Amino acid sequence: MSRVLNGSAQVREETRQKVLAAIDELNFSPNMAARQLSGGKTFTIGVMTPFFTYPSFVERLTGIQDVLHESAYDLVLHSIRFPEQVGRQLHTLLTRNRVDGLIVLSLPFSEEETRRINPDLPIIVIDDTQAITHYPSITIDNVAGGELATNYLIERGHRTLGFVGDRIDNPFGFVSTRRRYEGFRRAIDQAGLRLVDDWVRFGEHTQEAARQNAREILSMERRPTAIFVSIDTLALGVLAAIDDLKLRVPDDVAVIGFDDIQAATYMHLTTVRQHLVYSGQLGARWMLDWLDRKDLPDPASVALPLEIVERATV
Amino acid sequence: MSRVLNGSAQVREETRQKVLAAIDELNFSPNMAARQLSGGKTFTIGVMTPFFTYPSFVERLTGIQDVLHESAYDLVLHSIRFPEQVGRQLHTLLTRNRVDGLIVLSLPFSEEETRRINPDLPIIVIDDTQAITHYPSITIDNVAGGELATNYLIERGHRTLGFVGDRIDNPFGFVSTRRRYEGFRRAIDQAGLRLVDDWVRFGEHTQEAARQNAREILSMERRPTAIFVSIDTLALGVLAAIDDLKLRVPDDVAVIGFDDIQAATYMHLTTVRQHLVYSGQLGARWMLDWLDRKDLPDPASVALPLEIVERATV
DNA sequence: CTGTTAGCGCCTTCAC
DNA sequence: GTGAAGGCGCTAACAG
Repeated sequence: MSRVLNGSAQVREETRQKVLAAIDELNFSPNMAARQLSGGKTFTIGVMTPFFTYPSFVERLTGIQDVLHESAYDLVLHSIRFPEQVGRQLHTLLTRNRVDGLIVLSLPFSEEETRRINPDLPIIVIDDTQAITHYPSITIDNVAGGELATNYLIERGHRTLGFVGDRIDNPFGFVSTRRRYEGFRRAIDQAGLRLVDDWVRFGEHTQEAARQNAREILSMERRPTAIFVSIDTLALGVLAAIDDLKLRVPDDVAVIGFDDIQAATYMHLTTVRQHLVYSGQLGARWMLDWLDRKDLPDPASVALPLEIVERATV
Repeated sequence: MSRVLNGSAQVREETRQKVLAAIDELNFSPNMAARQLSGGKTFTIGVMTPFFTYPSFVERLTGIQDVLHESAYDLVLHSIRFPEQVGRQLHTLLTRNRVDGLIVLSLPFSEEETRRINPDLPIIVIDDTQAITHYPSITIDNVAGGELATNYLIERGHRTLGFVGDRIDNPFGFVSTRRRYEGFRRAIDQAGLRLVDDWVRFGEHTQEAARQNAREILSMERRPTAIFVSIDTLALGVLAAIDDLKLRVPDDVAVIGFDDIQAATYMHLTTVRQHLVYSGQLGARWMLDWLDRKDLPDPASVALPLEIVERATV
């Protein structure tokens, strides 16, 4: 019976049919728990992600789901609402033997402790917030991305540049804005331009906060001709601010975002594309390979390419 | 050992401590698969939801996660990207004995077939798209909500009303816009107003489509003084359109949305609130009770209250 | 090829 | 109160 279900050993076609018929008749379906017990696998992959209201997490999750959906594995979701939960959740995951593998999204955690608690659990990190040395990771070079965006602005003739982002010292320890801002500064330096502090604002991770910040920047007697917004969601807020002030995009103020979320398309936002959905797909595929071949994916880490998507705001 | 872990039988404190010490020393953690096998439970709850990029699904999911997080149950996600997948996914879920209960979000499915395949699986429906008779469901009265919104507009003196929504004949079989529109028509009738077809538009479920539709409505020689948008996401697009046309909200055009998603707050959108997060929390709590008491929650179905949230767009 | 059997790790029941 | 044994349903290994 086991043999025909799992197609493994050689079974005569005749017997196979007979078994299949019986299965069908009895309306039989295998008990996963038993299969797990004897096989030592749970056919479950855990995903740990921050409270996933932001489009970037949702899109990555979508990618993961895409590929797991085609596989024998289920996706169990562990979304973290408060930073303090990370440790406990991770401990549970590591300890309970309920997942065959774990994908961590954008969340900082201690590699040492993790390995101490459970050195055998396959873990893949997507969008690391810290240097990951012991696990495969899928990243982008945020600093380079910041430079890319800024240089794009500079090449189009902009000399006075503003920056809007979310808080650098956020409780979750996200670092993308920090790094993208670093790229921004670097590009400005290299071009011999001047960094104007008044044109640089960090605020809450909401469109409204970004809108307010942009409004302040653009209401000063001297205002920049272009703004780099470190996250697309916020860029939509900046666009709204420009509208508020009856300015035109991109003639009065150019805007470039970062991430290329779905909404960026509708809003014709020029932005730096990181392939969010793809990052999730890749991570899931790596995990599947790993679980399958019992071996680490190779290469063990990768920085996904970034590219400017030219639309209508620069 | 089992006894101390589950705190069940009476164990002398002394032995208890001894066992605990051993557990700690050996770094022991129970094998869930075995526990499931012998206990006949998976401690897992499945959630089936449409491709969850829309804020409403994400918020409901958040609510579910909130309460499961505090429980012993894991949440396994089955997001459906294409309508055709519903049947197969459901069949798998019903058949594989991998979940103790299932929460279905906004997805139509056959109750008969479901009960035939697995009459014992607890299922709770949140935001039904059809009449649910055999399972507990958490709903809102979309028609009444549409009336509520429209009457609110009428009470504020508006006599010429437009409507923007997403396609009524969408592949997933979502019905909220259809029903809300029905409420809209009903309220207009009751007030003795005239329904102007040119002011009613259905389009893709994107801000951009809504923006375009609103732009067309508002560019006609005679335009309405208020628009009811059946979904907040789309309402944001309508707001953008009004901006495009250099009109003011609410003086030139008033806008009321529906759902009260997070973004509605930032955008000061007046809207009909359905408690999205709460609906998820409630569904999950019902499920937990059901699993716990082996009995259906009571009442078996509920329509959540709706209320106008007055902000700045009417 | 196919029937049989020994675990997988836990919970529960039964003796002591 | 506590040790011992049976069984949950499946897979894998072993005889036929």
